[in-house]
Amino acid sequence: MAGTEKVQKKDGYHHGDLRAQLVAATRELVEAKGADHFSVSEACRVAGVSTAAPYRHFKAKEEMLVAVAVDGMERKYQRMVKAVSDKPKQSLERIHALGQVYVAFATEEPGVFRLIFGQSQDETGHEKLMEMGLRHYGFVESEVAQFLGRGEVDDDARHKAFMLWTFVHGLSYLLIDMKTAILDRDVNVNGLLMDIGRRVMID
Amino acid sequence: MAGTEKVQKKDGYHHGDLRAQLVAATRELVEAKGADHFSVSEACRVAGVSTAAPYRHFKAKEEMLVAVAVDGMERKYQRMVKAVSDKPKQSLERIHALGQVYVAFATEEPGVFRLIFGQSQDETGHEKLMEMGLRHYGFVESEVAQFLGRGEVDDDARHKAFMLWTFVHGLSYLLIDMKTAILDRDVNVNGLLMDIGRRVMID
DNA sequence: AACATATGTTAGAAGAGCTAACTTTGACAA
DNA sequence: TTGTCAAAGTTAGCTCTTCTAACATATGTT
Repeated sequence: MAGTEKVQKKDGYHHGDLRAQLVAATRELVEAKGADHFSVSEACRVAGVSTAAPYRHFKAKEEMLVAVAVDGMERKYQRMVKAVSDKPKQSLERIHALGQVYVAFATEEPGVFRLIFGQSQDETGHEKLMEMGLRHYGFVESEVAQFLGRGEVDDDARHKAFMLWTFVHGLSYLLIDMKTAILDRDVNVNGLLMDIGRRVMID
Repeated sequence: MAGTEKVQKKDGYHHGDLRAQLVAATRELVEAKGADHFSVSEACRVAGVSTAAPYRHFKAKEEMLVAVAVDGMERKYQRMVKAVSDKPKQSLERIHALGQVYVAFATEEPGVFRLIFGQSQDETGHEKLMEMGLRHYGFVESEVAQFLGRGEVDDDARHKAFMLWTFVHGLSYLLIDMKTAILDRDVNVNGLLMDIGRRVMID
């Protein structure tokens, strides 16, 4: 994945692909040092352009971060859809796979994960992010309803889906926030996911 | 609580209580605009001192934020201890009360809550924070063990305590991150806490 | 009263975000 | 082929930020 992309930097005055490369650089830097500590200047250094260049593509620093968040969310979503695709319908496996992807994404890309959910502090729009989030979650709700054998997403399905979300979200944050403290106790993430899936889905 | 404190600003050259006032100002600003967007300069303006003054009390900006986090964690801990104190031993009520305080703190002070758990990105020590966190969590573990009627904290108690933590942590984050999106569906936080408490604690 | 120490101040260096004005380049029409 | 325009770079510079160094003033001890 990373490393494969063309990092052709710059051949002439024009870049050809600056926006994409800035997003990539931003993601790498966010992952390396956290979203705070990220600076536009550094991304510019990485991409090999002047510090004014990004402003042809993004209104402000924050928009670069949102771009990374949106991209991450989309990748996460695709991964969840794919994870479910080869599992038998109405199986707990399916639900379990969703949780696995959620947590895996968080631990593999903690910086991006934090970005996706942390952007709501400033109320500045982020409509695209919100809309994607709802679509994302709607998918989970319908998976839960399907598992329960319901034709549509009813209140019970919503309730259970929300519990599951709550759980995997919390597990994700704990794993990345309390990294060292938790690694000591080596939590069995998969076992935990199974256990919770059962407790939530079966009354 | 807030508003009661003496904000005597400054009477002479020396301040008398600058450190505490800077921490208070930092907390207010973090709560108002989020930990990113917090600037030392602004805290100085609020406290009515020069921008160099904080560096007599804190090594760097981040230390001010850590101070707020430590303070918040302590308050949260005290609140949890107190919440449990008047509930009958071995009752689910006790467990429930712990979850309530956890979530209430997060929604009442989202900025501080994020700070407490978000500081682990930079590995710079924060040993005090970590140590407090462990003490904090140890308390929950022992409450769970007590509820289960165990003399000591065994693996099962640890497992259940961790599930509970995961859940309230996730719920807290969702409530503050997805504020608007979730308020629409008006989640019944207390009902949810009860439900989860039951599902986790009773096999 | 004298002095050391703690805790303030001012001035300024280094670097960030962002804008304005200028430059280069590629695309497309004449 | 050439002329013109818009897109996408650059440089210079403003303002704000963090943090340091050198200086100033209170405070408490002897």
